[in-house]
Amino acid sequence: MARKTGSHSEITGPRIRAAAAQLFARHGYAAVSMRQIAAEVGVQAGALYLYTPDKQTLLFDLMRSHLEELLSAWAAEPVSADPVARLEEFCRFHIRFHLDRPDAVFIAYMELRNLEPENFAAIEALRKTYEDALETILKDGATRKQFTVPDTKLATMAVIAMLTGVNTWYREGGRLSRERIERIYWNMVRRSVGA
Amino acid sequence: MARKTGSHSEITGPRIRAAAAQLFARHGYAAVSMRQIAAEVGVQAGALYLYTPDKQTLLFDLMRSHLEELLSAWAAEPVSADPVARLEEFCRFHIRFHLDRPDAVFIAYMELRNLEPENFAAIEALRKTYEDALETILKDGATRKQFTVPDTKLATMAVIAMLTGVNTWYREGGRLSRERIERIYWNMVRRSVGA
DNA sequence: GTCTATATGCGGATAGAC
DNA sequence: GTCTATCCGCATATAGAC
Repeated sequence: MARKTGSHSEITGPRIRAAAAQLFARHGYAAVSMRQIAAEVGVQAGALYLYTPDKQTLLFDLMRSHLEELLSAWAAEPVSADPVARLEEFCRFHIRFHLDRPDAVFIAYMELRNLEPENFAAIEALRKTYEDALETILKDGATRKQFTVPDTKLATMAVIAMLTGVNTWYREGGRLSRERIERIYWNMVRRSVGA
Repeated sequence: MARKTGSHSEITGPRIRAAAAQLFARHGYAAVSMRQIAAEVGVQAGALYLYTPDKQTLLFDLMRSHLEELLSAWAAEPVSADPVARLEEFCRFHIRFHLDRPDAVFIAYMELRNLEPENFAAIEALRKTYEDALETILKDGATRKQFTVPDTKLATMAVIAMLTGVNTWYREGGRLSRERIERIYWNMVRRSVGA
């Protein structure tokens, strides 16, 4: 298919998103300029506006697609009926998914302040949907007397904070394999909810 | 003691730090201008430079004093010999101290990226000192067979992440009292390390 | 689809008056 | 100790050539 010289719409869009994700994660949204993103991609700043209406939308789209991917990946996981097995699936899935996308996780977590109110509400709704997935597991286990959790909401927040915390210290090729990390964290979570 | 009109050095310094802390926590260091901080205090932007050499030092001083206060407050806590009691002290202290200073905690956590390398190293050293305090407790308990922790470093990071996570959802006057929150979290931590 | 050029405004920081 | 005025650079975003 014939195409004019210098025409790369199918590839430039994703490259802009990738460059923005990397730079936002490394230096923070507010500290990164459109010029820096453009330089990383190898185009001029003005060209970015063919792919995003503004910088804010670029951030929002990164966060939204990350959370939507998170939700659909979790929906695609196998489903155990037993709450203990289900909780193990959640823990291992969460660690695995988050370690694979450190930049996106960092942004979705640190840049909430820089979202305009409407965008913030949309992102928070997606995050809440994910938290609800865990809370449902904990409630189910509590009902069946397999977990001991005096407050499922608190336990949900505690478990997610613990698991997401892996991203703050994990380094590729470090002392521990992912499988070992998953196992250790799963054991801590399991005991913390009294399973 | 006589003093010239418009001279308020003893009060303006702390007010600048307070305004900066609030604004940095709310909008992020990079998104806040010196003019905004000055406006919040009620002075002109140039006057800030009587109290700080530059914006970076203002951020660094906020983070350093927060962590130094954290370390000295922990050093001033009573010391139990039993690792289980000691761990409970740590958990309750951590939650209490952090809930009392949400802005400082947020900044110390989110603005690491915006520190120049030298400043970053200094802050990381302080943070590591605090983490070591917890790790020492866990090692001690593991040695005495009171805890079951396959990896004390991992357990340290997991516990701190879980406890610090309280700051992300706690709101003054919310559903649960601090005492209840402390108790629930302490119980989760206790079980997570097999005590 | 990308570039160059530019409009317009805000950023950190400093000089010198009071 | 604070203010006003200003230097100078970089920010986002747009217009129009190629």
